[in-house]
Amino acid sequence: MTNTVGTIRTGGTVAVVRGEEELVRGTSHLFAAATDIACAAIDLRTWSAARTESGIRAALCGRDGAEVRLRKVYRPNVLLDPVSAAHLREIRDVRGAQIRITPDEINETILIDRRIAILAGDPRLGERSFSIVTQPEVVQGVTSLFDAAWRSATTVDAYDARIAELRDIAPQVLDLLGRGVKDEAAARTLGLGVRTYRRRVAELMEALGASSRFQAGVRARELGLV
Amino acid sequence: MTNTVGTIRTGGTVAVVRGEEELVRGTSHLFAAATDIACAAIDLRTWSAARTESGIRAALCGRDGAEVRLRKVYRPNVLLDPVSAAHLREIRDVRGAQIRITPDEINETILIDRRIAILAGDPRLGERSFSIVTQPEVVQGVTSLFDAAWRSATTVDAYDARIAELRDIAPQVLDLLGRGVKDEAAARTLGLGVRTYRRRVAELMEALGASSRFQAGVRARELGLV
DNA sequence: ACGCCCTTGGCAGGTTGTTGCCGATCGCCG
DNA sequence: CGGCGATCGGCAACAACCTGCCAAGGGCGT
Repeated sequence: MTNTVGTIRTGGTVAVVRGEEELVRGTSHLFAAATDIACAAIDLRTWSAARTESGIRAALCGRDGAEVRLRKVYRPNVLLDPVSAAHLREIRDVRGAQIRITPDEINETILIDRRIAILAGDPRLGERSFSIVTQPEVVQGVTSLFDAAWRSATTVDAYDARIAELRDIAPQVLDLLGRGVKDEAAARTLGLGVRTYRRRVAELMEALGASSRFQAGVRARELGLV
Repeated sequence: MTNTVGTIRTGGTVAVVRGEEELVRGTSHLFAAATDIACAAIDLRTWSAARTESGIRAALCGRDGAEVRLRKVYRPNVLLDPVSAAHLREIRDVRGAQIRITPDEINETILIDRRIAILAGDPRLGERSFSIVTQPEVVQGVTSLFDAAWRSATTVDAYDARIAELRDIAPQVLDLLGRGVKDEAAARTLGLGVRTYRRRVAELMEALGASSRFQAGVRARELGLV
């Protein structure tokens, strides 16, 4: 990894840090000065460490007032977890953040003032590596990709409305799936038609970004929904 | 729960504790004096707290020498995790514990000298409740059930041999499943026939005690195999 | 070489899951 | 009341998954 970065590096414009605490320590000053932050994330875990850090907290959430433009793109699954959904609403209402939802596979990405990009690598040894990029060409490219994703994403309100009723029965569906109950029996248990039960499962899988039930099981467990 | 226990209780022969630390604190003296311990467990997590506690550690693992009869029944999944498998071999070789594997659904159970039974309840709020039973009739019943499970279980060596080759490719299969790859493509990726790939998946599911792929996904994630 | 045992993978037939389609039903609003 | 939109659930076609069967090979001991 470091090697690859080494070959790409063209004058110290790419830095790599390991682990979230290190990232927070190294970038809090960047957030503190930012007026435009764009952020793509698959869940709310990434910044759990950051959020407890008061310095970056203010920056991430809108420093002192309003002049910070905050855009966040999440995967649908954040709306399945009541706690996450509530947190989303909070940062939207209190901080004025714009929040959208995308069904696309997105990497964890942060853009600061369209001048600095932070990309998350794969989690290794429990800690993820983060690449902090300042090279204009790269940041430009990442920014345009983010903007595209942003445009194609739907607002959280629209999405929230679509899965409002899903959230109610999701726990029961997940429980049945997790116990290996067949669709036939599960539908009867819930007093639904098999077709409707499968509809729920499909919606659930879409929300989890899963293309197979195995994958859905993994994701559900990752999110602590089972 | 407490209510139910209250109605069953017939003179203080059933005690309920919440959480593993409390259990360890309340029962270490029982283990210390035991000469016959039988234990059914689905993984090695339950006694992670206990194992760090020196008092109960000696008791669980054979106190000072040999006069303790130690029987343990596990689910097949312990053999999928190299670390767990190694630990199993260790307590077998060093402590002389008899270890068997059963494909049946078993509840976490501990029997001490055929006079005390400890049954694990369902995990709630992150902590499990444990019922400590001394009433002879109940302990007798639990003991006979355990003995039956013990007899029908296979020795760890026999089982280990059966899934030796499975363990080698399990990580790859789990990875492919976890990425939602279809059987067709997954088989090609591994250079296997579809039939053989599905055989692997079936063995994996059996080892995980799962009857559906969703359930397998959940279990695999629980065990940190994905 | 021969027989033996095991693994492999194609085939076939079954079950389970996935999805589009469409009529039935219900609540809502003009 | 009639229209409208949304959801529901049966049906059907299809895809994916599961499994018994069996022939084809690959070691391995004799």
